[in-house]
Amino acid sequence: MGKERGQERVLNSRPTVRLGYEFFRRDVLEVAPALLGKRLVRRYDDGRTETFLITETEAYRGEEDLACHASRGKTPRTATMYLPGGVLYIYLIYGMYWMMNIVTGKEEDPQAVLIRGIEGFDGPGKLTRRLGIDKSFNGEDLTTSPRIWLEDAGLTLPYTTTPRIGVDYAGETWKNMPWRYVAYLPDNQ
DNA sequence: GTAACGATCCTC
DNA sequence: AGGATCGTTACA
Repeated sequence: MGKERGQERVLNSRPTVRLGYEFFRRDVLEVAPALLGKRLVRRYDDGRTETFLITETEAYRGEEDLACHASRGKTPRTATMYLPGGVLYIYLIYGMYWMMNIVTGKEEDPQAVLIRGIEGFDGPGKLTRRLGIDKSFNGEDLTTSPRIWLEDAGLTLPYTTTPRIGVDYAGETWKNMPWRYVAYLPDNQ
């Protein structure tokens, strides 16, 4: 059994260490930048597997954060954000686009990281369409799911921060928080 | 029940 | 600059 796993590792010529709960159950302001350069793995029903490096993230932090959906408390939609870190929070925006977020922190502390960009697919709505992510992934556990997970790629990418996109409604304080993280990628992508 | 509103994207 | 498009939320 251990032998088989070792052989698979050689064939894939890359390590296959899935990120566990300890990675996700930290403050969102630690996890959001740490996600840059991590490998997002998507395994489809037909067995095909694709991987992409995460290139852009955005942090949403608790009920006090007026840009965070949880600022209006726990509702049927936001309940997922109150789960312990390590699951996906998926919601529909503008009636057309699924947003993929990774829940972080401890149970009952609503935090999440919006995945805004992966290699070759900038834009949170475009990448979920590319990956076939929809409502059925809401609450999906990244540490056990057979169809989506994260791996450490052994990379630490440099990055810059900016205010978050599209949250002008949140008021001066919260709309200006520099909680968007954009990685600088090597030239040859 | 009813209405207003998006953590977006594409086309004009 | 404006429209697509519909689930979620707040309020009557």
